Amino acid sequence: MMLEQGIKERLEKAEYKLTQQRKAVLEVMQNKRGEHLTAEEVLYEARQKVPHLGIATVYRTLERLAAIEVLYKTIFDEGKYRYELSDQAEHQHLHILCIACSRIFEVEEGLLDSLEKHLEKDGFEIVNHQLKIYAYCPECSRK
Amino acid sequence: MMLEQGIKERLEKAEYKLTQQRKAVLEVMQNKRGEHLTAEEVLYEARQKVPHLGIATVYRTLERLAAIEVLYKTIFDEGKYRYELSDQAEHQHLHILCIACSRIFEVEEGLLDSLEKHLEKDGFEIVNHQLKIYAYCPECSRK
DNA sequence: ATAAGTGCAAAGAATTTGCAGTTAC
DNA sequence: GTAACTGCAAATTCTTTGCACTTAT
Repeated sequence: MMLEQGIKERLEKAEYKLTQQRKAVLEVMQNKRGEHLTAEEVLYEARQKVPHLGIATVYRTLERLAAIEVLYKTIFDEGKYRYELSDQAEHQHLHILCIACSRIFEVEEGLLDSLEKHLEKDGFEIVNHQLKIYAYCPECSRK
Repeated sequence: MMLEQGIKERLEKAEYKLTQQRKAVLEVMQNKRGEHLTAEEVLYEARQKVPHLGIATVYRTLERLAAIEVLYKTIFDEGKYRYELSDQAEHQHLHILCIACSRIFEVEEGLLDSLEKHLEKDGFEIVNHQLKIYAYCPECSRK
C-alpha cells in the first residue's frame, strides 16, 4: 500500500512529519475511500500496521488532516464524528444514510446550486453545506 | 405563559404526565420558538420557573418530546444536540448557520423536491432530511 | 540536535442510568 | 394508590490534554 502522490504533496506543504502512525491512518482512509469512519474504526484498522497506536494519536491525526482538508470531518445524528477522504471536489457533502443498514451513500453535487444562488442574492455568504438524507436504501427498502 | 392547545393535545394522546418540570421545559421551547437550544440552555431558562430542576430531567424530557415530534432534535458540527419546537410542517430541517455570530436561520422548504424525486426513482425511500449550510449571514457578511 | 509527534493515563464535555424519594392522575 | 416522574450522583461515551519519552527531518 502506498500513499497517493497528491496527498503526500499536501502534507509536505503543511510541514507535516510523515510518521508511521500518520502513514497508517492515511492508508486506512485511502483503503476505505468513500466510507465514513469513526476514530475507533480508524484505530482498529490502523493497528493492523502499528499495533501500539493510541486513540489520542488517531484523534490528533484526523483533526490535523481535516484542518488541511485531506479529510472531511462530519457528524451525523448518532452524535460522533466521522471522517472520510476528501476528494478535493470542493463540496461533496451530500449524504444518504440508510436507516436500516447504516450505510452511507454519496449524492451527486450540483443539485443545490439554485438554492444557494437564491440565498446569495439575500446576502448570505456560503462557505460550506451539508445535506443529510435519512432513507432506506434500495436494498433495505425491498425487504 | 401558557401551553399551546395543540401541544397539550399531543401530550395527552401520548399519555404524558404534565409535571411542573415538563411544563417549564415546554414553555421555554415555546418562548424560544425558532431557536435551537442545547439541554444546558433549556436547563438555565427552565430553572427560572423550577429552580431545583435537574439536567437529567431536561434530557429525558427533551428526548421524550422529540420522540412524539413535539420537538425536533438535531446536531451541528459543534457536536452537541440542539432542540427546537417542531411546527409539525413535516420537514423544516433546512438550516443556515452563521459562522460569525452562530445564529441559526431557517430556509424555506420545497427546494429539495426535485432532488428527492430523483432519488426515489433510484429506489431510496426517504424518511427525513437535513440541509445545513454554513455561511456568513447578511449582517456578518457586511462587516 | 531539536522541534514535532507519540502513548499513556487522566481530565473534560455531553449524555445516560440506577435508585430512593415524590407527584400527577 | 400506584405507575410514572424526579433529582442526585455515578456511570458511559466520545474527545481532548499534560507530560515524559521517542522520532523524523
